[in-house]
Amino acid sequence: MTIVQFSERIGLSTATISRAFSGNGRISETTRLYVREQAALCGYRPNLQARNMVRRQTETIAFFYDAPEKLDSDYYLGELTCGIGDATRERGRYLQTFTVPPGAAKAPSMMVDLVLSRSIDGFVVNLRQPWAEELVMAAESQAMPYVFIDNTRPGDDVTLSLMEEIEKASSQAGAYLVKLGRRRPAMIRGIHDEGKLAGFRAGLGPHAAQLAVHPGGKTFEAGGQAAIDLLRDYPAIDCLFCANDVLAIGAIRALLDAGCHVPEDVAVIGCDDLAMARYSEPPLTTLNLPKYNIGAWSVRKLLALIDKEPLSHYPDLACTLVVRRSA
Amino acid sequence: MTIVQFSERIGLSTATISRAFSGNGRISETTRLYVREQAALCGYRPNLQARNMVRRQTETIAFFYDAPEKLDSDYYLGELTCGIGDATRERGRYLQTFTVPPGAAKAPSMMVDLVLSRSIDGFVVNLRQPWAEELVMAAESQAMPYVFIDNTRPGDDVTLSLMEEIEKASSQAGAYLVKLGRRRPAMIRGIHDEGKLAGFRAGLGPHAAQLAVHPGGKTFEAGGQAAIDLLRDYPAIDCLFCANDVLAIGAIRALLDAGCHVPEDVAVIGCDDLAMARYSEPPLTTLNLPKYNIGAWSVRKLLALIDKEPLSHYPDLACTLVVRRSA
DNA sequence: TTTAACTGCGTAAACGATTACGCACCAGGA
DNA sequence: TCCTGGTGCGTAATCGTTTACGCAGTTAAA
Repeated sequence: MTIVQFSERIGLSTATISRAFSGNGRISETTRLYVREQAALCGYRPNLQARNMVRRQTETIAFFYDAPEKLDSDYYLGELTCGIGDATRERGRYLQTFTVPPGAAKAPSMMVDLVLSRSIDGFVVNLRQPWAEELVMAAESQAMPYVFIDNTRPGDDVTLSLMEEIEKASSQAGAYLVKLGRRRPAMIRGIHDEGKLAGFRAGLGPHAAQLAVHPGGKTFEAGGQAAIDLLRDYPAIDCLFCANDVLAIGAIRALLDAGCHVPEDVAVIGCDDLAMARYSEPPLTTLNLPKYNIGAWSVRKLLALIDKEPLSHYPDLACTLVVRRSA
Repeated sequence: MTIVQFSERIGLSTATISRAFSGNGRISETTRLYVREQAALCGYRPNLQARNMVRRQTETIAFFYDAPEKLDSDYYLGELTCGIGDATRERGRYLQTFTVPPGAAKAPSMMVDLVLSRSIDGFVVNLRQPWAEELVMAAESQAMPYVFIDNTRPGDDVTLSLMEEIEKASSQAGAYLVKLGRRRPAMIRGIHDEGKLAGFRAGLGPHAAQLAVHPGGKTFEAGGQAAIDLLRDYPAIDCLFCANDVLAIGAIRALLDAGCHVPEDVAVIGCDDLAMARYSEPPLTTLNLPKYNIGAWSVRKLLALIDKEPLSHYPDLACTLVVRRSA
């Protein structure tokens, strides 16, 4: 049933019907109610495609992110996408999700088409990576808003950042380990984790000089391997800060297998506070990141840009150290 | 730049340009190449909205699922959505995702609008739940294809089912425990897990008579609570089959806390084979479910329906028992 | 040479909504 | 009575494509 058919059926013009649904233009309350009632009866609904086309907006936003390299390793994303999905739905928008294949240097052209043809009103990108620059150019050319979730640079108009928060929390982690009497610190880094490193160093204070840093990743295996390497190169380490929980749990396993007690011989602190952190053995002391809120606020920030309104509240993104048994 | 502007600029009709991009209609190879080259030069791209509107299709599919009740408990979904995202991208389609709030009885009206206004070409639903029936009706009214991922009913045109596979694997789990000499079996059920129960019973053979069944859910907490209840009501149990890994890991923790050794006192088998199953303590013996493939095949099945083509291969969805240390 | 079939392209009518503009009507003040 | 301003609604143009149809030109067979 199109608007023309429906208009003929109830004897009103298409303009009136359109007005009854869109809320724009002048229409009497009685007619509006009548139209909506009849529409419910006849089963008429405005076609979103047609509406989008003339309005030049789609009520749809997109979320772009790297597909996890190892299938089931990126638990972080689960909670993040929950926040994104909920916030989007709550505000009455639709959500497209699009992943770029692991290791891709350029954004898939479908992604670019999406913004170039204005099939979305804006987008959120998980980390500011090389492939995203192409999207930024496309977005600028269309005057399309976008926001990045990123922890390595300070927050601004287009980036929702936890840099400060993470740095602060990482510093707490360092200070906590020092307070515990640990003097030989090590760290397994992730990819975008300059802030964690800097904060951790700061928290360690003078003991930062002893810090052994090893590159990691996002998989249990990477964590395990890094722990083994560290143990070999720096046998004296007595505590370990990992850039994420998956890394930490992988490391703990490797440590235990190597006959190293956790936390007696080496205390381990993770970052993220995934649900499984409570159920690792020993339960993981870690930095709680507000993953759900990060997702939710990123879309709120985007929608504020789209609707040209200010953010109603300031994002609540505090990160805290939660102490369990691994440190 | 619209098709009209572009057509004037290069001195050809809009029809020709359209044909150069769509591949439909008669056009000489030379002109086609010329048009595309000029388009690249001028930066012209067909507007997807307008194209969708007249074509009555959107190259977009949707994935509908329950948002996890406890935020970070539903790890299963991560890998599933990876499979869905990859398969969608590989076939050149766009993906909308939409969650229904936990516990909702009816589908959000935005969801229904999406299918009623044909903003998508088809959709995949994660489990056949009450709220999905409304979508089915809407889809039927639009002759829109859809597929359910569901383990409780046999596979058919619209449902990708693991029922048989899961039943078989669950039966292996039962048989394996019996072979281990366990005689007092217990099970923590999930929500949609009739098949697991039936299969497990079958595998237990005569010992199924002793089976104690307790309802669970999808959270660590639910698993822990169920284990405590079981231990109280049936102190003699010596093995435990859990409907998913999260439940199992929660149960193991509770068992250990209650002074019960795993697997010596009670052997535990999970289901899903999440990455963390390898890193629980003890590492979890579990049923490996091809989560990624389930996702990928559900969209392949949907696209086959949309494109009215047969499935190229038969889905590979075998479930296997992977033995680690918890049983 | 005539005819038929085919090829390549253009004209114009869709697709299903929104909205600028204009018209008719009514109320209130001069 | 006339004018002004506001209200409610309809007409028709518009958004950016696709595609049915038609026309001119070419080729091949009769």
